[in-house]
Amino acid sequence: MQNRLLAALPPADYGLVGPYLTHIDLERGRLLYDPGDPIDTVYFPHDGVISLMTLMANGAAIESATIGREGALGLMAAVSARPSLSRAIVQTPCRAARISAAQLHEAWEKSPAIRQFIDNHNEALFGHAIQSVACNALHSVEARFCRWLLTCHDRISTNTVALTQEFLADMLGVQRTTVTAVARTLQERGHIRYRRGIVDIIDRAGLEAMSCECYGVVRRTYRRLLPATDF
Amino acid sequence: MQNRLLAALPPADYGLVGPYLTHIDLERGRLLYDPGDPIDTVYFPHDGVISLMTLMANGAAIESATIGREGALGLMAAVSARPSLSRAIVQTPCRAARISAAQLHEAWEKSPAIRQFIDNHNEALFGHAIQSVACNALHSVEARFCRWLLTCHDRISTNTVALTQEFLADMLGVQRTTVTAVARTLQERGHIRYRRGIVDIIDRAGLEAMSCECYGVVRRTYRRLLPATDF
DNA sequence: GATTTTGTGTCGAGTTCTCGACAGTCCACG
DNA sequence: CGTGGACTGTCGAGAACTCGACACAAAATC
Repeated sequence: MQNRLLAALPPADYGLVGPYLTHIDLERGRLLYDPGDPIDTVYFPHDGVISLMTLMANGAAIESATIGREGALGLMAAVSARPSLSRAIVQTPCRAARISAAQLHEAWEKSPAIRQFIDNHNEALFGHAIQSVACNALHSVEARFCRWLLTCHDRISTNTVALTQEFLADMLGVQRTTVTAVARTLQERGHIRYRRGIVDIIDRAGLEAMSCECYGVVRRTYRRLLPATDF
Repeated sequence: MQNRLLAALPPADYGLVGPYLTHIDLERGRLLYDPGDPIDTVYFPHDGVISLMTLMANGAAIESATIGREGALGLMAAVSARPSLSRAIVQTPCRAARISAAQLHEAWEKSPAIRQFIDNHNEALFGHAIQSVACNALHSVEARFCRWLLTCHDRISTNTVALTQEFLADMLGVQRTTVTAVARTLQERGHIRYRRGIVDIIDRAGLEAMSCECYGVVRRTYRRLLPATDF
């Protein structure tokens, strides 16, 4: 069990959800939710990254939060049924456990420990979002690019991220040409290496130095609220 | 009782909180919470606007969500005690009801209706935040300025907002000179009139036309999740 | 192996916003 | 009533990013 939320559950509480969990492999690009879709399934990633994206009328979709093994997708629906507010899309291939929202809701009713971690997770996700509000208003594309890479790197087990610049441009809400320019300077400085659809993270410390404070702020929020977080 | 959340409570549920509510007048600029402060009091505004602001290390503080009579400040703390993630500051003079977080937590334990509206409110606030993430990344200062005025106007009873351009520049995370330029074009077009520390809203429809879709998206989210919302 | 599709490199004009500076103006307070 | 402090107007250089265009290269498909 690598999902940190599930791993941290006391055995008695885990017993309320464990029997209903099924495992699934999620391929890159898979669409899990769109705005308005009923949240009927909750996903607990073991590795990999799922992105929450806010959709605009013109089709632009930009990332508002990130979910990995420290959390889960759709947890709000464990409290009460509701439609999704955002698009959820698989960023890097994911192994995950899933459970129906209805089943998880039953466990939520029975277990204070489960209520507690769901509440804490929602708070952490909110913290992530409000930090991104400020970040997008104040910080350069370069700093946000670095922040994004680090956030992703924390949640995967390799130093290689498979994504195109075009896709990353969408996530950050900027032009593709801007991403190309930033990627090149990062490569020239030896922090990353990239080729068609692949980014290798070479120098994490370098990226941290160039990223904005938001990376650290969000990480500390997760650590405080979800102590099992292992990054 | 003008706060929409409180007004919509069935009498039996209101009975759990009503006796513990005290009324307070909040003056403009009053600081209610800073990041890390324990949330010991929950505020239910009857009118006026309270802003949630994300603080950065360099002192910049930019708005991540807005609270008025449709909602409440500190509601997350009714579920379980926690520190504030953001700064909460009184934007326009407010009359409000307040209750201790501990007392509200007791009502939360007893009343499903209260749990429900708190949950819905937290979801709406999250929706507000993720929309702002996208808005700050994608939309012009002009559109965000209009969105901000409309959001504020919904929550006050007059057409006059007391705020300086300097302050608004902080809220939007831009330079004061940029705000001055935008304010002037809006005034030239006859949508607002302003003078030292005062903005009069003259033509709401004009502002709506110049604002981004985010205004409407957030408003619809509130209406859907908190049916008593009256704007 | 040839062809199509998809991703990247680059260029340049144009816009938006920053950042610092300074002058002018209103208001509160002594 | 006068002064100091806070708010607004304006300017200009420069940085960051947009937007469209096109050439090239790698991968996928046939």
